[in-house]
Amino acid sequence: MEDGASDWVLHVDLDQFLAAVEVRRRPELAGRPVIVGGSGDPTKPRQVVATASYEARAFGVRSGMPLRAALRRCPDGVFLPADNPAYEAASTEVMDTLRAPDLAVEVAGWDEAFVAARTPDPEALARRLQAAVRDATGLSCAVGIGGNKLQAKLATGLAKPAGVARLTDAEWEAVMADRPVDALWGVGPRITANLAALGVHRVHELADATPQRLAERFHPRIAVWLHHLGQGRLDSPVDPTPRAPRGRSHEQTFATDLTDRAVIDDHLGALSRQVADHAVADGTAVARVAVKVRFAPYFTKTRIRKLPAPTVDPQEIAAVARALLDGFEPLRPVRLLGVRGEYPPPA
DNA sequence: TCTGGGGTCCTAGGACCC
DNA sequence: TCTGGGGTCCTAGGACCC
Repeated sequence: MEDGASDWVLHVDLDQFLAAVEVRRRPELAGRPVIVGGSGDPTKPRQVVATASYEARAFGVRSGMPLRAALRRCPDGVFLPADNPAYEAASTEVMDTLRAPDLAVEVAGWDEAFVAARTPDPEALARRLQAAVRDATGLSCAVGIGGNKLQAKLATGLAKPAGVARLTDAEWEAVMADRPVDALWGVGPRITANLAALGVHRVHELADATPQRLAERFHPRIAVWLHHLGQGRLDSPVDPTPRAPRGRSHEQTFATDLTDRAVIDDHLGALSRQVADHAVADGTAVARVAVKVRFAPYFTKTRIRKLPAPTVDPQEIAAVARALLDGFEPLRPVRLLGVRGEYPPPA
């Protein structure tokens, strides 16, 4: 380009988002270890940490940790229940702030977004976005800069908290080569285990593995994707198209397992009502109903059924949910129940 | 440390029709 | 006639992410 501008992807990631929203509305919590998750009562079992503030992380509290473990590590922590509507509203504030005529913004979750931009100085743009978010919402974020979404996303990890970092083809090898493969976005425990079986543990080993070799353990398409991932390549473009939800689910883990079918049916009724309400709020209807059951000790099954016609009637959704549950007879003790409503595919 | 809740996307296999 | 091939719909579940 004559003007020296190039195409960049920026990844904006809000710092300790849930905890930050809680501190914003209760400033007296600033500087204290704040732990968000579950009902907010850390003495109850079967609940985990959703987000911990940096002060709480200093005590070893991590996302996904049981609340009881967090309480042991951080007895003076402030434990708060998750307030999803508040986080959703705060997220909308942030995303609206990021959107500008010359930027394509893809919302990637409550607390993160990808931004595509053509600019000669992506660091300056990153600082500008950070300032805009801070001025408009009081929240701080880290920004990663890359040549694609993968690079930008991983750069954010280097930028936290509140910083800016760049990871492009030029830096990829120096930064990523020796890191374990699960540092890559999209590589979880199963893929890591399958790669280990091929003797591939580090990113540079993945980059050097041919798709043919990877196809010994993976679907050919996955093999190609992994091969590219190791080299820092990802084709997926930033897509600013607003995404309509595919469905809504509600689930609940019980402090003690349920065995009484009548009690189970009551819970399915309540979950079905929430799903129906959500469909109405989304301006659509439920076309398929899924039931998720986690049996004791920890074994999960899902069943789904298409309805004769889409509905928002909670009774009808509940009736199908109960019928689906019948398919699991004889019923073992139930640890979790979930109901999901899937919306009709876009026309 | 006994393991939440809410999502997305993808694949495989059976049923069914021509 | 016991056997084929293609296409589509539907369900189960894998895998990952925040």
